[in-house]
Amino acid sequence: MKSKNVTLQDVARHAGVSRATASRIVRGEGYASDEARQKVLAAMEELGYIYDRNAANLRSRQSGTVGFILSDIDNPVYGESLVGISQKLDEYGYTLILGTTFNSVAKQDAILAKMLEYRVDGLLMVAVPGSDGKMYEKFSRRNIPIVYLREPPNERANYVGVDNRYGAKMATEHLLRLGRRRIAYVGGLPDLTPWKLRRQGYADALREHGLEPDEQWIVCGEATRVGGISAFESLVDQAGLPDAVLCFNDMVAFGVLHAIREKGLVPGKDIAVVGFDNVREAAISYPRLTTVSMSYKTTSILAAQLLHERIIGVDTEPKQIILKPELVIRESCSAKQDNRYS
Amino acid sequence: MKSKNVTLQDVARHAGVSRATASRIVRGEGYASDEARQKVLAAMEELGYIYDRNAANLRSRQSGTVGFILSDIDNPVYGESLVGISQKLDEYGYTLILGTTFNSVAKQDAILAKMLEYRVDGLLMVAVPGSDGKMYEKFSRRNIPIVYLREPPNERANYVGVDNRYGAKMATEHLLRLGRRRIAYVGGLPDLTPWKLRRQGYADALREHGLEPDEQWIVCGEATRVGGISAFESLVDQAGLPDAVLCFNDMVAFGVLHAIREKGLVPGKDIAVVGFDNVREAAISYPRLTTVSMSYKTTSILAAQLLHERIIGVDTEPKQIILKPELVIRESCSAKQDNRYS
DNA sequence: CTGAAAGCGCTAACAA
DNA sequence: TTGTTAGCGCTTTCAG
Repeated sequence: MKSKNVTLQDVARHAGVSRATASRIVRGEGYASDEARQKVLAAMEELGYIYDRNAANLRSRQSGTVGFILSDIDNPVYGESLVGISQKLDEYGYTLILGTTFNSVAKQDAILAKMLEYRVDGLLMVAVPGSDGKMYEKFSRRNIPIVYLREPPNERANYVGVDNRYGAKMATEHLLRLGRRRIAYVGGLPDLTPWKLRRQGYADALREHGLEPDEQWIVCGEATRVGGISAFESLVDQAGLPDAVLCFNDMVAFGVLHAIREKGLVPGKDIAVVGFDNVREAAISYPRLTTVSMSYKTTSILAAQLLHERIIGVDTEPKQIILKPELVIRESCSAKQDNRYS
Repeated sequence: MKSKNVTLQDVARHAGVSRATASRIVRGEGYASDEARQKVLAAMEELGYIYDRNAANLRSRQSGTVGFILSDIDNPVYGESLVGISQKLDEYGYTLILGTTFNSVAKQDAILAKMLEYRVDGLLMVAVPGSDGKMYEKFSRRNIPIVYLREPPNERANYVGVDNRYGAKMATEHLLRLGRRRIAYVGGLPDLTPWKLRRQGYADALREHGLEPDEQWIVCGEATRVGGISAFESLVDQAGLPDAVLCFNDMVAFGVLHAIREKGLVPGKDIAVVGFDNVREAAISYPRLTTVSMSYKTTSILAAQLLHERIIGVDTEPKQIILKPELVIRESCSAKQDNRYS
């Protein structure tokens, strides 16, 4: 004894108006007399009417949805992005459809296909590197804007990110200012664009201080805590003890902090450590981590704004927004003591 | 010069079959000869056909979507839940629509309404307390199952959670076993069900060891780091120094750790501290935090499974799944030294 | 195994 | 300001 679904037709009939009128009132668009509005609203309430977006979307050829595709929800950084995006999108009235690629290109393609099927109005994405770009093309062919939150797959793309080179330079300068000279760059895989950019910033700072970057002081590895530990160990093996370490990111930095302690040294004092990302843990680690702060919440809000603009068609030129990061100074870096290392 | 949208009709015509046949093939359901399948698949490819879910959903009266509503995406705990849910839902073939209430009942109601409009097949939610329940009723009236990830609003609800009482009891027992006797319960607001349950577990353990829980040793406060700091301070003011603290959650524990250090004491040694949740930071804090681990990823996976079962109608009886948490032992609790406190 | 016909519930034109 | 008429693109009968 299932009651039949209440449609706009029913509401209209109940209110004594036409479907078109009821439709306008439901959406709050177009003209309608106060009288009609009252009656329709009352009828909706009385019948327990629920608007059907599928039908509306089908007819109006727009969905009011935005897809957000991320590669790895496990990284706290993306959780942060989600906050900003969720908030901003809600403000604009979009509904968020989420997809996680778990860093697989195949899965990403499947999700992109699904987003297309749902006729999303736009897409926000942390793209997995290595896609052949065919799916992206399908979006551009249909004029569905995409805003990337990680290195975009091609030049003509909307992108919101952070100035990695500048951030690394700033961090390195901080280390130099503290009197550190044997500065290593540790962790991260060298084929990632951010790795390269940070490396450049690192080199820039050294050169400006008359130091020549030395390959010996650069050790790559997984951008994780354990990656940081082993990278630091091979660094020490191959080049001896540094007096400062610029880490690819905070996770690596936590590993380095640990590895330094293992060697019986005091992180922050004997060896200064700086991270990248300012994840939540950075404020709680011991010592609390000095790090380059990117505010993923800010970037994601800007990304949502940019996407909205492209969706409503304010402008169609690809736009890149590159934010300047800040250095958050905490206890993992102190001035060099003129002790046995001097 | 915009090319017209390619519809299933076009594909069918191109393949020389009827729409119905093309439809069956596209969905991979029902009978179809290999020959027809080949032709349709080829036509789809050639014309660049994209399935329209809005149209399909409208007609078939099902959406293939699941809504996930959370209160506060900023809490790392929910990020973790998202991982599990995203993964599991993807496995079942659902699409995830996300909504964030930012702890506002009004916003939650708005999101619930939207989910209804999208005709979600089911809902996973971290409910904001204080809703009047009208919206929930609309779901049950339409047989749209809801699985709660936090205390459900009523008894007859699907719920996946953790045994808070057991967890707190276990943690307290650990403290007792280490020789601690002046054990405080700190942080969290007493109107939350988890707070009450944990408090019960705390009392259970004390009683079993012949100790009577003393109200003096119970101090409430915001479940945050700063909340932890001030709660600890008022505890010391009102009852003197404890030799152990059971914290409402990890965030509170980090604050307590800090406050202990401020007093010139050594957390873990002078005062043992145990948290609740096992957030990521707990593995990195100093000292690393002993804590009750809930694996929100596991609960969320179970929640997704349960929801799927209710959607496909395996069973309709409300089901509660209460998981036993584990105690993760790290450095923030050590055996009581028989020193000046003895 | 396939096709014809009839809508799903809504909105967009247009005319009134 | 309102109503009429035609679909949006798909799936679902049900008959072949």
